[in-house]
Amino acid sequence: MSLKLYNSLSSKKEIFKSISDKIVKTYGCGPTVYNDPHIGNFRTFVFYDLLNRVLQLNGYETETAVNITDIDDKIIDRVNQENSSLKEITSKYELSFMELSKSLKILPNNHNPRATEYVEEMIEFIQALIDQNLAYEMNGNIFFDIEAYPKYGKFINIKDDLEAEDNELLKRNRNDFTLWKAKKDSDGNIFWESEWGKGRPGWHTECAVMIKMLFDGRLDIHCGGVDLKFPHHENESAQIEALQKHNLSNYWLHAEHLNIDDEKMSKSSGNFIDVNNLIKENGSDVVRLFLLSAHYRTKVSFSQKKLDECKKMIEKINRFAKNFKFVNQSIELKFSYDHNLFIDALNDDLNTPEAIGVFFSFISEMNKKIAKNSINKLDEEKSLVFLKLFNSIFDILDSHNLQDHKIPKNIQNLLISRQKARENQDWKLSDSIRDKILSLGWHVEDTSSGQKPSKKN
RNA sequence: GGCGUCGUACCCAAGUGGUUUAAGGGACCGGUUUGCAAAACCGUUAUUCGUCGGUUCGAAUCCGACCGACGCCUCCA
Repeated sequence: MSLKLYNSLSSKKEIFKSISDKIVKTYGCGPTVYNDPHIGNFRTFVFYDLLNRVLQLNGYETETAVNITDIDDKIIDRVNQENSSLKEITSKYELSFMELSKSLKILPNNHNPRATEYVEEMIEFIQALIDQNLAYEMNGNIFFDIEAYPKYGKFINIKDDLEAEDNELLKRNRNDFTLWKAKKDSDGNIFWESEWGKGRPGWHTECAVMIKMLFDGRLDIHCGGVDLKFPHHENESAQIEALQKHNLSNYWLHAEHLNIDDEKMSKSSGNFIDVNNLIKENGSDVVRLFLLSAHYRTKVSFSQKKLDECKKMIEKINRFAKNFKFVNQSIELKFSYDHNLFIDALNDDLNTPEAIGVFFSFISEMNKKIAKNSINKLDEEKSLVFLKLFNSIFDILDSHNLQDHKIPKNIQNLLISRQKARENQDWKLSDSIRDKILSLGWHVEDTSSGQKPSKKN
C-alpha cells in the first residue's frame, strides 16, 4: 500500500507524492524556548519523528527542519522577570528541548534554525512584501494586507469585518497580521534596526523566512499542532505564497492535542505535565509509547493509568524479544505478510494503534508456537525481522534485547547456587537466592529448560 | 455567534458501506502448566458501536435531527 496522509488542505487522506523522487522535505513548527516544554508539546514533536521514520520506511531520504522560536513576547517577559539576557534564556531552554528530544528517541533533524539567525533575511522579505503592496506600515508596525491577497483563507472562512474594538493597532482589516513589531519600552535592548525603525519580526514571518532560506520556499510536508492551523499556518503560507508562484507546501499535517481533564494542556492555563518529570518517573520508552499509542489526529487524555498500561506492553514485548538471539545484527529485512500488515497500517495516515495491534497479534501467534514447542526457523526469522521493523518506528525496545547481553559474574554465581538448591529441593534457599538476585536488578524465571535470568527494566 | 472534530466493551483504543454477527492492549474471573512465583497458553467479558429517525439488498460506517465532550476564531504543539 502506498503512503497516504491526511492533508489539512483538502481535509482528506491523499496518496503521498513527493516533489522529487528521492528526497522529501519537511518542516515542523518547533518550541518557543522560554520555559520547559510539557508533554503535550512533545506529542507533536514525537509525531514529527513518526512521520520522518515512516517516510524513511517507504524508502525516502528525508530532509527535516524543526525551528527554534527564540524571539517572542513571552521570552522577553521572561528576560525581564529574571533580569537575564535573551541568549541566556533561549539557549538554556533550547538545550533542554534537545535533550528531551534525544531522550524520547526523536531522530535528529537536519536543521534546527533559530529565528534570531535570520533577522536580516526577514527584514528583506518584509520589504519585498511592502514593495509589492502586500503590506503596509502603521506606527512602526508592518502589517500584511489580506485584502491585497485574495487567496487568503485556505484553512478558514473569513467573514469578519474590521471592528473598532479589535483595532488598537490601526490595522486596515481585523485579520491583517503583524510582520514587524515596533519596539516597545519593555523590549529593553532586544530589538533590530530596520528602515521602519527599531523592532523585531513577527512569529509568522519567522517560520516563512526560515522555510524560504532552507528549502527555497517549497516543502513536501509542513506539520504542526492543530492550534497552529489558524492563524499561524494561514499567515505563514499567505505571506510566502503571495511572493512566489508555487505552494509553500503540498501537504499540511496537524497533530491533535493532548488533553488533561478533558481540556487542552497549556502553559498559560497552568494545567500541564512536565515532560522531564514524566520521563524520570516512567522512563522515556513508556512516555514515547504512550504518545504513539493513539492516532495523531485524535484527542488524547493524559492519565497515569495509560502510562502504566504502556509499561506493561513494553514488558510484554521485551519478554517476547528475549526468546530470540540477536547475534547477527545485520539480518536482512525481508518482509512477509505480517510485516506488510504492519507497514500498511503505518502507511494509512500513520495509524500507529492499528500497527501496534498487528504486532501484538503476531506476538500472540508466536507465543502459541513457543508454548507448543513448535516454533521453527522461519518463525524465528520472521520474529527477528518484525522486532527490528517495529523498533525502527517505535524505538522502545530494551537495548539489552537487541544484543547478546552478558550476565555479570556475581549473578552467574548466584544462579549456580540456586540451581544446586533446586536440585536438592531446598525451596527456601532457592527462593531467598531469587530475592537476592532480584535485589541486584535481575529477574529469574524457572522454565522447562532451566533458569532464565533477565535484566530488570 | 461563526467554523471544525469527536462520542465503539469495565478502562484504553483501531475499524468509516458487505471476508468485522467489531482488531489490539490493560483489567477481571475460571482452567492448563509450575515446588511456589512469574511468564506463556486455553476459555469467559459489546447480537452491539451517544439517542432517535432516514437512505440502502446490506450501516458502527452515508444523510438529518437531537444530546454530550472538546478545539479554533486571541498567545499556544
